[in-house]
Amino acid sequence: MPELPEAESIVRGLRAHVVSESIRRADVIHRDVLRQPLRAFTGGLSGRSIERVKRRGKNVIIGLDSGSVLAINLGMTGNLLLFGSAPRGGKRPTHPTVILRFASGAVLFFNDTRRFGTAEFLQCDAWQARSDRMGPEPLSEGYTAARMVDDLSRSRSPARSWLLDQRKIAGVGNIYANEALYLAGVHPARPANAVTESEAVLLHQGLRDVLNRAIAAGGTTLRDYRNADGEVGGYKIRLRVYGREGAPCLECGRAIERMVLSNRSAFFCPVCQLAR
DNA sequence: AGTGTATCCTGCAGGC
DNA sequence: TGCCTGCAGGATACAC
Repeated sequence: MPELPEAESIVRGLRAHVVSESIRRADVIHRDVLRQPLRAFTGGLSGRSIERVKRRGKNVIIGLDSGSVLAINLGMTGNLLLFGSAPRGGKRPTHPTVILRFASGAVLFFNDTRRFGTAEFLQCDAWQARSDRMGPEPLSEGYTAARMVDDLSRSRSPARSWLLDQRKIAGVGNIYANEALYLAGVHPARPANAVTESEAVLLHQGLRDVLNRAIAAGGTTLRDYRNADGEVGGYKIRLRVYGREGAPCLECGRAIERMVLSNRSAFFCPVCQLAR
């Protein structure tokens, strides 16, 4: 599933092509991705034109001329695929859930195999309220190491769980959470408030580095992520711990271990990442 | 406050 | 080849 870098790559690709497009109609293939009645969704979108495309955390936000937005959470397997005209045959996305048809003839597919993603038409204040409940953007200017130190000190959650909590920090998913903890030398189960200040500085830097590098390369494709043009992510750096259980740590050679925290895998080097 | 569990879905890899 | 199990980039509700 897409995390922040993948959502950012999608946003950049879309922005170049759909701003000022007018939505002729919205077709909903699978209603279970909606969080509101069908007509509130389709009625809100039809006839609107797109003024901007933004990202907030892992969400793609399509700003409309009415001041309202189409908010898309990509879930585990969601992506947005844009075509200049209706695709036929083998080019047609395999798991369309919502299809936006533009006045120009271009077509945008919200494709989502597992349908854990969501699509929502929201008035601007409703979206704002939602956004306000999310934590800071890790790549924003204002997100300093000092802010991260302070926020970490307020929680006893394991550091990996803390990083995944969108209310604490926005856009971090399981891949980059694990990678950043490795770079900081912090064990995933370490309580957030037991992360030292110097470690938090490394975590802040490591997180921003790994996110920036992934964005620069157009995202990471593990299984099914594609950008708006249907291309795989080019993030070629070897993941250092994620998915590497049993493989040697690139620093010390010890086998990478896997543990489960809050029902999700965490990967770490038992030597390089200190539990306390 | 924080955790484990279950749930929503489909697909794929690996073991037999 | 087929069947079965476990696992997957997310998020939420629940009981404890």
